[in-house]
Amino acid sequence: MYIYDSVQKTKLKFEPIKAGKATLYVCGPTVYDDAHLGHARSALSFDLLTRTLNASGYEVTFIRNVTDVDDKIIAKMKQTGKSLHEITDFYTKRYLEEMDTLGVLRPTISPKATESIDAMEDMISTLISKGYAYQISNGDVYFDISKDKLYGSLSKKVNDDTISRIEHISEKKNSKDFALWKACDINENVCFDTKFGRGRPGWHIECSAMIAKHTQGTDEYSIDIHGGGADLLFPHHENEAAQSRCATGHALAKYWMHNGFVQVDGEKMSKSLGNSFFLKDALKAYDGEILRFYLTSIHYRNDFNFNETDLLQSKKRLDKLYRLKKRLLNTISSTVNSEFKQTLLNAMKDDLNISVALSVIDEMIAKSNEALDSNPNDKNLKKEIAGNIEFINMLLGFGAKEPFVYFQLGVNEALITQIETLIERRSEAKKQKDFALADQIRNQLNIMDINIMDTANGTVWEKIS
RNA sequence: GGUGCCAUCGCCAAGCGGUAAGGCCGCAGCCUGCAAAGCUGCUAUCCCCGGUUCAAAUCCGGGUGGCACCUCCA
Repeated sequence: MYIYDSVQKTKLKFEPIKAGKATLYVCGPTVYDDAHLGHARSALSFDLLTRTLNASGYEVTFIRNVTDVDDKIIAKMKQTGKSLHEITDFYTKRYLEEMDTLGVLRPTISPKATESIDAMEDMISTLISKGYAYQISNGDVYFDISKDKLYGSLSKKVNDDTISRIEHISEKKNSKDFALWKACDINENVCFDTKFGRGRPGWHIECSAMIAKHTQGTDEYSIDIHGGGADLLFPHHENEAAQSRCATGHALAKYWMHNGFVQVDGEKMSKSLGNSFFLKDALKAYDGEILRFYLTSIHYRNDFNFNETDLLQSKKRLDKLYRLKKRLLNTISSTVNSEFKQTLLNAMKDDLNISVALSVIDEMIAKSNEALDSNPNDKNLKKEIAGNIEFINMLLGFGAKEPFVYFQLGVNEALITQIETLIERRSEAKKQKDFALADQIRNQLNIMDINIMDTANGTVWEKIS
């Protein structure tokens, strides 16, 4: 397994800190609003990583946190009059359901910030006692970046204070010092009691604390891989790394991975621009598997330009897999072809090279179709192809549906009856050699976005696009 | 102002110093009553200019054009 490390900026051989095991921590959502396409892409990127590590024989521990206490949630409370848990429970549930729809495997552990206060308290206390953190007069606790010689080693953003837009608080020792703990304001009821006062966590501390709480680690590293969106490298991951390093005396993660951004129709999607594309809206328009296929079809580190044209183009590629599967009806799968399995897995083991992986699949599809053309009744052949498709599903998370279900997505019962009636009438016409009528009916179906194909087993149909 | 990333066929997209994968679209053929689907074949020298090398899309330098981070963000 090779992984591109976004700190060293090079591809590295993955050598786990503990033989045979892989521990992965990914920054999860702050649950104050619906998930957008960027959340989906991040989750999908690391889903592919988890599946690839699993298929490569590693025992994977995958941790993804839920940030359920935060300024944005507090803002939402004020705005809606709802309680913290009403908001966070609602969006957490929704997030998980949407990720399920995309075929994202659930994490091994998904800790919540509000349930990890004890671990944060421990870590902050340690940082204070070791002299890495200090408390100011209003009760806030800050991390002192000048005490950490390695601060900036992740993002290489140390000496730049020319246009620092970080809020300036006069009592902070350095402008880049960041809040570990925010003292309770009078009006806020989202506070927790700790040794250093009543308050709530700063943004970065939860990840470090959760990792400390849920993982064993070694003398050198806490976990193998830490992942998240490209925007998190600075300041979030830089700060996490600093806290953990100073509190534990060793590095937080051996490898850092960051997925690229999603743009919509060529424009940056962001909270401030107000053009976020919510996953729930995308899922209304497109099936979860089709979205998954599209969003994973481009390498995770590249920027992704989401648009409908490309989505429909990518769907055609998935169609081919299902057309092959359609030829295997009632076939019980046997084992995957070992050469195919190795080639496909090797592509993914090369820093998740999905493009090569998809080309391996395309080649398998073409060869299988060719073989089936000459030996349509070869049971063993069919079993092996079915096994191949099953392996694809396990590794990449698509191809699990029944092909007839897949090709009839978005067609209701009434329409199905209508389509089948038309196809019957056309078959009659064909029997009578009334090709003019048969072609007319086919045209009618085409206008309804229905494609038909005459096969040895009768006429079958597909919904187009 | 600082720090990075990217630029490959009409479109999407691999490539990681050894002579351009794959998909979509298009064209031709096989198959078909005709189609559709499937199969076969065809279609690029890699933004520009220098340099290193026996050899560069791949490395270095300089341009040009996109984008991101430095502020909540995946």
